[in-house]
This record gives sequence, structure tokens and C-alpha cells, in this order.
Amino acid sequence: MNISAAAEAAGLPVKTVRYYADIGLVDAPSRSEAGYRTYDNAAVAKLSFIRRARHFGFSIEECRELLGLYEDKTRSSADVKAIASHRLEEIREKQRELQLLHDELSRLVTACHGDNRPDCPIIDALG
Amino acid sequence: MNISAAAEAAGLPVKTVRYYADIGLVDAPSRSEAGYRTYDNAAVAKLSFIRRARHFGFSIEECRELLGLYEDKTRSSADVKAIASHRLEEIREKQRELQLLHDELSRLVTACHGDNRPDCPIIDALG
DNA sequence: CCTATTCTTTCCAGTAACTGGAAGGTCAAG
DNA sequence: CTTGACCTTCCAGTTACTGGAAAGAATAGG
Repeated sequence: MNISAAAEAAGLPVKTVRYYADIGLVDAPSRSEAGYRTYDNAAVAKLSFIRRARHFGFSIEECRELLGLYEDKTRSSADVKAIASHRLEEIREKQRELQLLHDELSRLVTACHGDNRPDCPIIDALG
Repeated sequence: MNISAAAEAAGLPVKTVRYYADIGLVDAPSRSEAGYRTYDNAAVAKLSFIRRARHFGFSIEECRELLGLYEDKTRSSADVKAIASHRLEEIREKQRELQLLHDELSRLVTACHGDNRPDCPIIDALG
């Protein structure tokens, strides 16, 4: 499989597939005689794994950890759960922050009459 | 006022205050004989305005727009409201995304028994 | 066989919004 | 006069890619 087929199969842009090998997140693929990268199903599976983990908001470094566990058949599920729980707590924290922002900004937007006059509660709150 | 006093008054790091002038978000401050940047209350007020807008998640470019409106005494509140409403919609979209992530990941974390055995629903879902 | 198109390579640069650090000048206190 | 805090500029690094240029390789059509 050349890189574009592998990228499509994994659901990632070609550039990103190269990038993940550049930073050592996945092994450098073998090369054809002409120097083209070649991929097998196992490589695609790993790339796809990364895509899903990234979708969950895991950082590249967390993906590195998770990949290590993914490949370690003797891992304990507790190790995986610890990383995922940490991420879940981050998500909850972000949700709390967003809720506060939402409420504040929503209040300001409601208070602003939004007409041609210059006075504006939003600007007042910022200034 | 030297830069550290201004930065403290505005609630921003010194580096950030310099940065905002570097990118032209605020005017370049006047300089003392020795070349030190000097700030007055109006400059601090603008920096503080930016800090609050950034806290709400407005991008630097949005801050630029808002600052323009902040300084334009003939602005219409509708212009401000439009920017803020757009930002509010972004917040809501992010909240929806986070909720989906939260629910999925939460389900996986709950399903994972988190012990010494290797089988793990989280890894299974990613792989 | 020639050509046009598509795919691939490498490398360099840019994104957003700072942040850290080095090297060196300035100022106020003791 | 020295020490330490503060200031300057400039360069590099952060995160996770993304865009683009220049050039070689493969393939389909004529």
C-alpha cells in the first residue's frame, strides 16, 4: 500500500501520516525501490487507533502512551483506565469553564439591545 | 509606569504586554530616555480590556475588532452584539462536542474494570 | 514511444498566542 | 561601589499539524 491508500484507509491526511512517523509516534515505514513508503494492515490499524484517540482529545504524548499499552499484551487495564480517567477529568473541567463563559456572555448578549445606538453592555463589561 | 507595573495593573504577563504591541494589537508605547517602555492609565485600560476579551475566548483578531469598537464612540451596539453572538455560538458548539466526548469516554471508563488483567474496553474501542 | 496527469519524495515555512532564555544595559538601595 | 531587580532585544520552542515548492516516479491515453 502506498501512502495515500494507507492514509485513506486510516482516515487521516497524507501529510499527517508522514508527520506521525517523523516524530516517532509510529515506526518509519519500509520503502519501495523508488523510495515510496509502503504500509501494511497493521500499520494502518495503528494509524487508525491514533486517529480515534486524537478524536477523543488525547494529546500526541498520551497517544504515545496508549499505543504502548495497545501493543503491550501484558498491560493492565488499570493503566489504560488511569490515562482515560485523567482525560475525562480534563473534559469535565473544560465543560465547567465553558459553562461559566457561556452564562456570562449569554447574559451580556441578552442585555445588549443591538441597535444603532453606541451604548453597549458588552463593551461596558469588557472595558 | 514601567512595563511590570503596567502588566500587573492589567493582569497580564510582561512578555504578553510586549507581544501585544509587537503584533500591533495596541500602539507601541512611548519610551523613557533609557529606552524603557512607559504606560499610562489609558494603555493599561486597553490591555485589561484585551485580557477580559481573551478570557472570554475571543481570538486576537476578534480582540482587534472589539478594540476598534471600544474606541469608536459612534459604534452601534449591534456590531458588538454580532461579534459576541458569533462567539457565543462557537461556545455552544464546543459544548455540544464536549458533551459527546464526555459521554463516550465516560461509558468506556465505566466499562473498564481497571485491574491487573490486560483486557480493556477502552483499548478495544480505540483499536 | 511520448506525454499528461497523478502520486510520491524532501525540505522549508507558517499557523495561534504566547513563553523561556540568553546576553547585556539601567536603576535604586545600602 | 556593588548587588539585585528590572529593563532591553533577539532567537527559539511550544502543539499538531498544514501548505507549498521543486523534482523524481508511475500510469493511462493516444
